[in-house]
Amino acid sequence: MLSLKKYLTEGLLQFTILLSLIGVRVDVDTYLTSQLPPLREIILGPSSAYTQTQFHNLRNTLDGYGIHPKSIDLDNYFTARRLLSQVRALDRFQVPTTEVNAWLVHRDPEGSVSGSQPNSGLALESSSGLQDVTGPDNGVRESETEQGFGEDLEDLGAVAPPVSGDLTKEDIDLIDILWRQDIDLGAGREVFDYSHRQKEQDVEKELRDGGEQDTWAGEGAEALARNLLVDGETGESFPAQFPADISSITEAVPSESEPPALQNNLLSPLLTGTESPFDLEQQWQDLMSIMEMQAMEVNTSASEILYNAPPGDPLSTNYSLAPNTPINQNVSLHQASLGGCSQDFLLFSPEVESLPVASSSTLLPLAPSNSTSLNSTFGSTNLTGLFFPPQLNGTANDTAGPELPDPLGGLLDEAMLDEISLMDLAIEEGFNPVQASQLEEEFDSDSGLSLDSSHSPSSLSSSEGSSSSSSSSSSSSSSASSSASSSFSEEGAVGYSSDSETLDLEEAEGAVGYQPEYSKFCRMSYQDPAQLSCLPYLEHVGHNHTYNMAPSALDSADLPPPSALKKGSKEKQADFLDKQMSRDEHRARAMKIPFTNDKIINLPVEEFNELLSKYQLSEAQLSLIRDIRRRGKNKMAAQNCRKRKLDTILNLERDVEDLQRDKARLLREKVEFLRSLRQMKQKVQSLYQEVFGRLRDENGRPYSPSQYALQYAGDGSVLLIPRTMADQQARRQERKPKDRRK
DNA sequence: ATAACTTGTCATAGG
DNA sequence: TGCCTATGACAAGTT
Repeated sequence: MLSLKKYLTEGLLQFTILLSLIGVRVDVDTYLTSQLPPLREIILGPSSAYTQTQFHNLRNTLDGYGIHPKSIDLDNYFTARRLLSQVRALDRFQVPTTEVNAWLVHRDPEGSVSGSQPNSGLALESSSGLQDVTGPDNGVRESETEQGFGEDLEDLGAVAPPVSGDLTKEDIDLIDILWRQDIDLGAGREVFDYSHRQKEQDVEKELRDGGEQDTWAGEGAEALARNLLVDGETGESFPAQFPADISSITEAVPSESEPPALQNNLLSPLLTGTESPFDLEQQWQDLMSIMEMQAMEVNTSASEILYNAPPGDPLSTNYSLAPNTPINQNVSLHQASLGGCSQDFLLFSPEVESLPVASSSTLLPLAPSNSTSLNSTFGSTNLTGLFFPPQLNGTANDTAGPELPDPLGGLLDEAMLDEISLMDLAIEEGFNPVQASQLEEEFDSDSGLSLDSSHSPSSLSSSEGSSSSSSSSSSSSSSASSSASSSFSEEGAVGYSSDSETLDLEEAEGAVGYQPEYSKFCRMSYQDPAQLSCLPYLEHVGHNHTYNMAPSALDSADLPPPSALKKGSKEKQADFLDKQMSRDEHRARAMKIPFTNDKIINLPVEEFNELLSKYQLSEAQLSLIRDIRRRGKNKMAAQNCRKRKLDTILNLERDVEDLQRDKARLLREKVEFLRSLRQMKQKVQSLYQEVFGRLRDENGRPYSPSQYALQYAGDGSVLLIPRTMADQQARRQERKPKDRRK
């Protein structure tokens, strides 16, 4: 009894370890109290113990490379080591450690790894996986595995079945014993049932995949939302709230800009769109570029906060309070331009230094070295309007003073709003092609044929419908007829003797699917009567009048009796042909029409009439022949019509995909342009401030930004003019585009 | 049993 | 005018 107990205890320990390795959570606290911290870690550890990698770490440790300083209990250490060596010594119960690693390494979000992967092919991955995890970034790994705790558990469980398949009778008995002892293994008996587990596995994997994607989308959207809604000035987050002067915003940006409220809806497409696997990379790039832009804005906004911190810098504060800096994106944008000043200035400082600084006149002609480029870029514009000139000295009223419209700002505002709306589109269009491609795949896979040679996703040449259809017809006709003829020749050689061949032929026919004119060419060639001559079998059909019998008899000839199988191949062929014959062919045979339906249908009118004149045919026969011809032609016409329709749809689908690709590309380009435009604006602004700040009047005092402004002249020179003049000119320029619109 | 899909056929319009 | 083709609509068969 004692020995049995010892056996059971040790067996229990072994089995527990094994279960833990397999991935079954085992509650051994009651059995292993105060024992084996490492083992306990293996079994119950938060996460890492369930990864084979951690097991290797442990094993390495136990193998003498080092003992954890905290577990200096040698007794426990040797016990654990003994147990582990016992585990390793279990030949028939070899835990495929390589598999465990492979699961960890290959844990791809698609869940494409099946639970029944063979053991053999995974050795390489295992080593790499080990290196991976034993690398310096163990902490990250651990957190990863911690996240995927349950998944790993399940994955390990998925690996287990091959092991459990190797269970010997003793092992199974042990399992039964354990079960009878009502030991809480933390797992149902199903864990030993491979098929059951695999079913669970599949379901859970699907769930998990969906969940992971949702999580990702949620996090991404959350991050985006944070970026979007962080106030650049205060750092507050104010979801779905906008500056109070929102009406002025919409007035200031009336054209194609989206209403600010759209911002709320901005994120929803992200959530839905990312679920689709289509062109994930491209979509991801789009998303990343957009997120990158937003991150930039937030960063620059943050730097702007610092920049604005000194109260003696009314320049920027005034700037940030400009009334037509619309929604928060725009605020951050403007601020960002200020924040980047210092850096940009370094690039431009030589030029600024070289600027002649006049000091004695109110009208100061300046000739910056890059004035031409600036001029060409922005035209003859009022620089004051560009930058809402600062009101220096802190005496100026922040809100007082007429603010001039910001030509670049307007462009930028509009562009930024566009960009926001385009983000929507980018995500959205990342979704539609998914459906399209999925549809395409379905077409390809379900039909089991290459319906259209140009249909394959790889060949994107969107040829014209007619040409593509014709080319596809020719290509598929050749392939179909070749395969069919091969099967026929086979049949001729071996003889038609089994149902399997019938099935083969039917499958071949089904495989041609959308082009039955090819599959059933034995009854009717497709617009090419010459094909008939290539198929002696057809001639045989056409002229073998010994098969003429009543249609009812033909129809009733279903499965031949067993004795019939032993009859000659001719009769079997006849039966097969009867099944394959169309109604019109049956009718023709019944009416003893002396030529094939193919000839009736496909011969040109002249030859057809000639053919009719050769035979003495009754009125009924002639009528039937004309009907057959009409129906046959119409049948082909209908098939062509359907095929054409399908081609049209597919071509349209392809066109839509192409357009969506183009659209996404243009969107990316636009984002790039916006980015460079913003950088240019920053540089111009820094230049403006630098130049303006260096100007001195006749008394050597700086000019007040509230009273003076720099302005471009038409000839490329820059003038210092009183602000009132600048305002008037700005208003004039503001009216011009409105007049044009009228 | 039923829905969805395929295929053949008819009627009709237009070249 | 007759022939041919295209196509919508319908029905029967098939999946």
